[in-house]
Amino acid sequence: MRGKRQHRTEPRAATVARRASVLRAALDCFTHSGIEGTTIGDIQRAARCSVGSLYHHFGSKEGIAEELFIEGIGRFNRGMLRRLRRCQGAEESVKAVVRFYCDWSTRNRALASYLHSRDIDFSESARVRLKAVYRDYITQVFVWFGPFVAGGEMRALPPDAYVPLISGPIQEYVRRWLSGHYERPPGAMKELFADAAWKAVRADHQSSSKGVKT
Amino acid sequence: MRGKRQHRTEPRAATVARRASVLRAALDCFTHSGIEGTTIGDIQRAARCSVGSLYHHFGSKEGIAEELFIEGIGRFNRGMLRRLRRCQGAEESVKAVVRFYCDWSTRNRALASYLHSRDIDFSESARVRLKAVYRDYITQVFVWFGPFVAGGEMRALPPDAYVPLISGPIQEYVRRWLSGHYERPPGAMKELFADAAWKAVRADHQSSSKGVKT
DNA sequence: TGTTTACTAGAACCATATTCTAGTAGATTG
DNA sequence: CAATCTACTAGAATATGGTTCTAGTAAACA
Repeated sequence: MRGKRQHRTEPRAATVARRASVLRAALDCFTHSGIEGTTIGDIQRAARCSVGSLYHHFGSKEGIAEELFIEGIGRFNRGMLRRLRRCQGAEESVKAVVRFYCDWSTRNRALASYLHSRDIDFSESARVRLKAVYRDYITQVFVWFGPFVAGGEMRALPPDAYVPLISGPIQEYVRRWLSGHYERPPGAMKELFADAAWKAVRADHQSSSKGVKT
Repeated sequence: MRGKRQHRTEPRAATVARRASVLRAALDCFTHSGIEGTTIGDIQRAARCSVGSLYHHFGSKEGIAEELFIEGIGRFNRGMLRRLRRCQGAEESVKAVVRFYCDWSTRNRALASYLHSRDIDFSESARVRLKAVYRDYITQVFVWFGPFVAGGEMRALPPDAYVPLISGPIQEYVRRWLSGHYERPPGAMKELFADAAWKAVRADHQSSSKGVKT
């Protein structure tokens, strides 16, 4: 009775559950043995489903990996935007980006690690989807930050410079922490990187105009 | 009966040539079709050698990937240290790190792309080797920068903070450029990121020492 | 009720990573 | 020099595991 529109029909409850359970299982396996290291059989066993089911839903092993990746990015992006929209001024917003990155990666360690592990090596179609997801996200982010730049609170820079300047350092720290090079959890460095981020993009007017915030 | 040096013998010229040609071929293939996408046959054909030869030298496909990765990192590290040692003061050194990262990645685009693509997903032994390589490198780097911190030209920070602060942004920019998200080649942003890096780690000797804000 | 279709199952299939056996050629030794 | 040793090469044989195929089941719908 719901959308009887042409082919467009809601997926069954069982379907979304199965897809989710496969992705969960896949993440476990990938985390444990890497993508190449896990076999379809491993995922099958962990998700308690058949080969046919896997291929029906995802088409291939790479399809599973891509879906997991894209969905993970989506989750991260939505969380970031939610957090951002609760912020007040430019400084708070910039610092929130760093803090959220840090918190999210710590809370979703396995997924964060997976998202860091690759970016390349996907099919063309996945590449395209990913790019679209990123473009949507970055557009929203720029809508949020635009006024701060226009209002002179933040430096005016080439658009592509902001993300690297603000989240480059925390991202690099988290990456190294996740792959075991650094001991200290990123939470310990959060404020340091948040301050650095703000320092990198704030407009510096030598004639100090206080810096009052609400 | 024993050789002059037990097992330690110089590899033949033909051997090093063969290894090099395999790695070159593998990089081509990986760049073109990704690691999973290239078969042993592809590499074999590109390097004009037999399966046996491949397995004799590298043990497995993953062995080839690891070797390429580790050797690539080594090349980068040696280049960076060479560049660093031609610098004079703290500011020049910090900026040189950013500039070298940018230049090297642009000059060795395929290899840089490969080095960005993964870090995880290797065998335990490769992980260990990689860590050792990194530790040696970072030790040298700290030997170089130590005096600048001691001399008060650079901020004193937790050791693990320097790399992310200095090279995080350029690295992130290059990564996105390599995977096609950004159009402008990193050279265009080099000085911007170099300045930012210096701003992030220089000791600020102004009156900002009295907490300006909350 | 019957029909349709989203989904599941697992055996069969096949591409390909890896192993195995049999070498060759350049160095080393007597 | 001959004998031998060892690093290296070759390609057929094997094993693993990703993918396809056929035959279903059960929920939605008429």
